[in-house]
Amino acid sequence: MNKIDTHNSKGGEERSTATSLLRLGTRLKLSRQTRGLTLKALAAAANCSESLLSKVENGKVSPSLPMLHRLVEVLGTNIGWMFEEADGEEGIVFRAGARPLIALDPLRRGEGISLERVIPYSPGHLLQCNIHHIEAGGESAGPIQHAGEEVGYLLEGAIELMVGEKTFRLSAGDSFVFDSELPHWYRNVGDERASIFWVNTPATF
Amino acid sequence: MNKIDTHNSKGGEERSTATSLLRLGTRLKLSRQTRGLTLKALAAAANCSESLLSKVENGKVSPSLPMLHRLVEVLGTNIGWMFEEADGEEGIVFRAGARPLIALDPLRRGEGISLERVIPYSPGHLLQCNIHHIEAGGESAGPIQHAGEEVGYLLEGAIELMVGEKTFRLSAGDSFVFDSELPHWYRNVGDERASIFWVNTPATF
DNA sequence: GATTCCTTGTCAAGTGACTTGAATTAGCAC
DNA sequence: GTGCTAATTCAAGTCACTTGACAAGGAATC
Repeated sequence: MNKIDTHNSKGGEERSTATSLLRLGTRLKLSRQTRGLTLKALAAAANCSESLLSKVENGKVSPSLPMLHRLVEVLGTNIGWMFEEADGEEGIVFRAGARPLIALDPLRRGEGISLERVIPYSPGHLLQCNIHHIEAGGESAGPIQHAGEEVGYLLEGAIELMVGEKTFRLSAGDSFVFDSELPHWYRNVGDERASIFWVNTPATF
Repeated sequence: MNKIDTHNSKGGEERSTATSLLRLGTRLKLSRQTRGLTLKALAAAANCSESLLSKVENGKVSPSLPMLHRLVEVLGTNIGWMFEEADGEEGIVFRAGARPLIALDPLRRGEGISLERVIPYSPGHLLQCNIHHIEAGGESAGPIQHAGEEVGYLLEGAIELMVGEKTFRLSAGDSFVFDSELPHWYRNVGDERASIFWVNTPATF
C-alpha cells in the first residue's frame, strides 16, 4: 500500500488509507508478538531501527515495500495477509484456509484464531485459540509450564502428549484438558501430519 | 533464591512452601493482569508499595495475612482460591467414543470434556469444553447471551451460526470466536449430522 | 530489658520494552 | 539542479516492572 496514493489531495481516500495503515501495523505487531520477538530483535533481523518498527506498528508511517518485504520474510507471514480486507466476518468467523499463518519452526505451523490476548488495550479477553499443524517428527519446544488451562482436540494424525509425569498417545478425535501448571509437551509420532485445535486461557481461578 | 538449605532443618517442607509461595504469586499476578491493573494501580488500591507486590508475585516474599486480605479484596477473589491445589492427574485425556454423553434434546447430544469440573464457579477452572452433535434440522435453544467468551471449530457438517446481528454459514473446518454477551444461536442447515467442538469461559475480565 | 535473627515492608535506583520528536536521508516532481 | 514529502534514524523519554540496601517490627534467647 502506501505510495499508491502519494498523488496528494483525495479527501475520502485519506481515511481509508489511514485505517488500513493501522491494520497493517496491528497485524505486523501480532505476528511479531506471536513469535515472541521484541522490537529490538525484529529490528535486528530485518535490518532497520526499533523506532521505525514502533511507528509502523502504530500506523504513524507506512513502510517502504522492500522494508515490508523483509518484515514479512522474517516473520514468516506473507504480504497478502497483511492487507486482507475485512469481510464482515472479521473477528468472529475464521474460515478454513483463510486463517493467519504463524511459522513456529520448520516442522510446525500455526493458524491463529483468537490472538487478542496479545493486543494491548483489549482487556477482557481470556481465550487464546489456534491450530497447530505438526509434520511427522515435529515436536513442541521443550516441556513448558505456566499458569492457565488448556484444552484441545486432535483433528488428524497421531501425537504423544506429555502432561506432568504422564504420557498419552492420542489419535484423531481424542481430546484433552489440563492445568498449564503441569509441564506439557507434544510430539508427532505418526507418519503423517497431525493437527490440533488448541485453546487456552492465561489464567485459572 | 532458595532458602531451601538455610541451616534450619525442616528440609522437605521448605521446598513445598517455596513452590506454593510461587503459585500464590502467580495467581495474584494473573488476577491482577486479567483485570488490566498495573502494579502501581494495585499498589495504590491495596495501599502498599509497588515493589512489595513485585516481590510477592515473584515468590520472593510472602505477604502478611492482612496484606493478602486487602489484595484479594481489591482483586475480587478470595484467599481460598489462591491456595487450591491443582487437581491435574486424572481427567486429562478424553478419548473419542469414551466421553460422557449429555442428552440435550432429541436432535442434539453433547459429549462432555471439562464440563463436570466447571459447574458454575468451580474455583480454579475457567474452561468449559464439550462437543455438540446436531442432527439435521436441530438447533440450539433460542438465542442466549451471558458473560464470557466462546470459541469453536466445526468438525463436520454445516451450520448456520448467528452472533449479534450477523448470521454466518459455516462448513467443516471453519472456526469462530465471539463474546458471549452477543446473543448467539445455531442451527444445522445441512442434511447430515454436524459436530462442533465448543469451548467457553464463564467470564471475561 | 537488651541482643540477635528473621521477615515484611519502603525507597530509590536500575532495566528492558516500547514511543516520541528532532534531525537526516531518499525519492520524486518540477 | 531546487524544493517538497515521506521514510528512516538517533537520542531522549516514558512506562511497567525488578532489584538491592535499608528501616521497622516480632519472636526467641540471653
